[in-house]
Amino acid sequence: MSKQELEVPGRTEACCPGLLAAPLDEDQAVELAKVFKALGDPVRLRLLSMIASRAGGEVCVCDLTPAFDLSQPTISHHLKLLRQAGLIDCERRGTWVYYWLLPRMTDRLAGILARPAGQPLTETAAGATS
Amino acid sequence: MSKQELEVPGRTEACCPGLLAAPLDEDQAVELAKVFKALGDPVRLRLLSMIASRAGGEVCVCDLTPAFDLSQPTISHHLKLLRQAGLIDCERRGTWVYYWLLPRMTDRLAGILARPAGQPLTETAAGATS
DNA sequence: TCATTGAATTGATACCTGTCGATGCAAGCT
DNA sequence: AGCTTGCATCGACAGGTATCAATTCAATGA
Repeated sequence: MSKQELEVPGRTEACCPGLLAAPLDEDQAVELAKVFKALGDPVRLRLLSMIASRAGGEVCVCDLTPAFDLSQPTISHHLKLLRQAGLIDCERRGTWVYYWLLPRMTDRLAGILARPAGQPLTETAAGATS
Repeated sequence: MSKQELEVPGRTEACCPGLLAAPLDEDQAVELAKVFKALGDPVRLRLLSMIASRAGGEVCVCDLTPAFDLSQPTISHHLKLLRQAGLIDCERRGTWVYYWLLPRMTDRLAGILARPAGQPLTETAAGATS
């Protein structure tokens, strides 16, 4: 089950001086948007957070599902989207399925959003008003 | 126009040990999801990237619109969503409207996605198999 | 005052997405 | 084998979203 036959946003290495340094081209934008879209839901954010902050590094689905007021198929659906985004992976062990974080992807996003060192934007129009 | 009468995900300071350190509570998740959702579209990612990477710190809408095969109202709509997410702000100067990045929000996201220092996840099940 | 230009808003429409109940499938147990 | 439990998939449906043409609004200029 940890084999992802679905789309994986790969190309993790080749990437990018960061969103904030140079304009993204179309393909990069499409690929990145898939990952951010996966993070664009409160349930998925909480799922990811529960998985990532887990001491042992992995969580059983049976521990995730009861934490929400949602049906089991809905949770399963959200986990699938996180998996397709390359943010988590899973494995079946006996009756249970365990999920864990793929820190490579969160690292990549953090890097993309980080400011390229000294960039003294002052949070207002950058001095062109005068 | 730089007054945002719309929802701003505020509470920028108080926040968070990061997604990966402790489970997010419902409210934090809802708030964060709005921002990530705004990033979950290729057009908006490219817009943000074009704005953020601009030398002078700001871009005229008239420079953004022709860069896409989309109508002017559509670009305007995407810019509005980025603004509501707290990622950019704008100001009208004469006939034109200029947009710039609010680095506070991207900084915050980068911090939230960053790994809390030494967390030796090995990108596979964290050693619970033995 | 009226026309022009840049940008936002409105209304309509096709598509995508989150959710559920029902079902299917895999693994363990009797 | 047959039953039970845990999780994924399917089909359906309501609400959300991206897009456009048409319109409106703001600022400038004739």
